[in-house]
Amino acid sequence: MPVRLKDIANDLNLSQMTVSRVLRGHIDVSPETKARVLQRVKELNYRPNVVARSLRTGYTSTMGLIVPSLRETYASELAKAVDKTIRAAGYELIVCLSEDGSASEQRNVELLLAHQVDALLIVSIQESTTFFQGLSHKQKVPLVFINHKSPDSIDNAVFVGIREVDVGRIATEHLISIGCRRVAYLRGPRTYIGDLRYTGFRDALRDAGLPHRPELVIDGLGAETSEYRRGFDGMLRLASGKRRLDGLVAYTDMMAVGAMDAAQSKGIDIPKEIAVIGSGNEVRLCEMRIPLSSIDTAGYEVGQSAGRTALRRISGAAGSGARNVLVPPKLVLRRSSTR
Amino acid sequence: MPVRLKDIANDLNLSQMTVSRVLRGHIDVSPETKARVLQRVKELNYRPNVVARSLRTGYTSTMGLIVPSLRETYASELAKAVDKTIRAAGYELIVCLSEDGSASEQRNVELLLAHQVDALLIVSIQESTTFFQGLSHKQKVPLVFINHKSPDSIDNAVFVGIREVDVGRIATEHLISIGCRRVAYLRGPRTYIGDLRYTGFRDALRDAGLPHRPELVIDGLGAETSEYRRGFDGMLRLASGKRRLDGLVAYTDMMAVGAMDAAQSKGIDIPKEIAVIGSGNEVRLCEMRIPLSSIDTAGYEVGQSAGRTALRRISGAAGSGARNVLVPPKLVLRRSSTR
DNA sequence: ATGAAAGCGCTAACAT
DNA sequence: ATGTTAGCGCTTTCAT
Repeated sequence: MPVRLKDIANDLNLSQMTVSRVLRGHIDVSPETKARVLQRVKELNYRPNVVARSLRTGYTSTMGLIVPSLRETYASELAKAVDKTIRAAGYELIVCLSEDGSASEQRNVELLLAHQVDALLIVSIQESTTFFQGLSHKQKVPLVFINHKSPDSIDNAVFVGIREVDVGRIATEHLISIGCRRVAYLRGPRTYIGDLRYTGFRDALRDAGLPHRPELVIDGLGAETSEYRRGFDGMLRLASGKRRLDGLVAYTDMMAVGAMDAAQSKGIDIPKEIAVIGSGNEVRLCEMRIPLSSIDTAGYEVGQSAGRTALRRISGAAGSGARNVLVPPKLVLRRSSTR
Repeated sequence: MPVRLKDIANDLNLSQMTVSRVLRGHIDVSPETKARVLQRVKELNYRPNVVARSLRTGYTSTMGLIVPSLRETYASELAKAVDKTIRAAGYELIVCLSEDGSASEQRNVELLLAHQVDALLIVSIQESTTFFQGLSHKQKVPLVFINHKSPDSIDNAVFVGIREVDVGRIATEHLISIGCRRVAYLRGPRTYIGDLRYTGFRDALRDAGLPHRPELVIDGLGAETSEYRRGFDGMLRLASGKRRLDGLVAYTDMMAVGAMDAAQSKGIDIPKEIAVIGSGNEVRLCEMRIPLSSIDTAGYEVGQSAGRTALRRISGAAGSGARNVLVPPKLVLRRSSTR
């Protein structure tokens, strides 16, 4: 039987209200009673029942975060950042995984709403947004979409993400800036994000007045093999035949590592003959063998922004803050692209 | 304003009770009323307020999981497994991170208890267990300690973990079984777990009648460098001088990868001259370059057991099930130890 | 098969 | 500075 407010009040011949006031740091309490209460609280190891509090106040001081997975460094950094940010403001985070696809995501949304979370942050994998539009009818809970643009028609929704186009662009511009003229690209999956980054790659070439050479873009390496393998085989294909290249942008760090291994096996010098850059800045991978330059996709910063945005939405008036927050990716230089 | 039970009841000229009964699948309701209720529930998109329900019933259908971090594959597999397991039984999981050390862990415990979780699962980083002993006085919430033995004095606590000694033992026995006679060991940190695995290594040597050669145990490679670097340098030290070795057990996969790279740089053939095995079975790492044999530390299975144990403790009588569940590690063979 | 009343532990609003 | 009353949305208990 846990200790209740009433127990403390009875013990001290006070009303529940006085005890409640002490616990919430109200001013209107005499120092002596305050001290008495705090002591008894400590003695009995009292913990307020937040369920009861929530029912009464209508606020749970809890937010929900839904992510497809936590396996990737990116996702776990993001979750950590959201957690830290909102916790500093007295909120807690419930993390839900939607690994089993969009049905699982929808169930999690329902669940978190049933739990009366004060805000909902979602790294969505939904193709369509109709599900969320349906929600907004009755619910006024702030919705923060992460890395996946939110439907404009939902007026309590905001979007926080990274400037995906810049991921491809900055990587490519960097290679060009160190003298690369024939930059190859190991393309990722044909997703919304994958396509944006590829656009950035092409934009950078165009802006530098360089031609876009389709033969230097490796695509369709089956997702059935590992990323390492795809990077390895991609580089082999690039290095074979007569398609010369002097720079390589890889969609992920693991693909870049695979590509560098393949280059090494062919006796190609990195960075002298081919400069390489990945994305994700997964430190453990980037610090192996030839240290790998990479585009940091700023998981922590995105999480921080998302957390702050949610806090703002909860407290502030409806229109507080921007509806779209875009965090810039960061270039991290290491040996693989140093000349 | 969210829809309440009362709204549905009023709409249909029923009492709240009837509606409540329908929603909880009670039998004593006529098919017609049931249908009417369900339809209205759907129309209004009603979601039961679990906060109110919890306050009334005393159960939240929620468990808390505290982990130091989710960056490692192991931890995220574990969390996923716990989540899946308990969710199938109608429970939800609140994941808390204790990255900032044991103070942060303790805050999380308080927090989750304040949230009235029905069970608490902890991958603890506490040195001492006095904190938890203090808890058990008033709290009867089931406590499941993961990978860190629980104090016997806490009677609502159970322990679920992996047989750490066997991690070192199985790896070593495997190398011996393929003919290695001079097995080296890249030792991990001097922690509880690190020491248990080292014990397994020595046990295996002893049982096979092989001498324990201290010069083949690499230790004290500063944690200030990356794991890759430590593995790399460790192998260089082993390969230099006259300490011959024909097998290597590494504390982590990343150390093994570093060691294999160092071996390659010295022209040493793996697995022919030196067979290598890691631990953790981090697939992304194990499938790079020379595929790495590894001891799978069964994060998913441990999580599953932990979840099941928690469920059993919640429903069953106090004494249900074993107080200690030990999951065996699994040997995963790949090329690095195939002869 | 359905309903009325009471109460879970807490706090907002209004006394005193 | 402290106390009283009422009620958050639901379910348990006891009617009918």
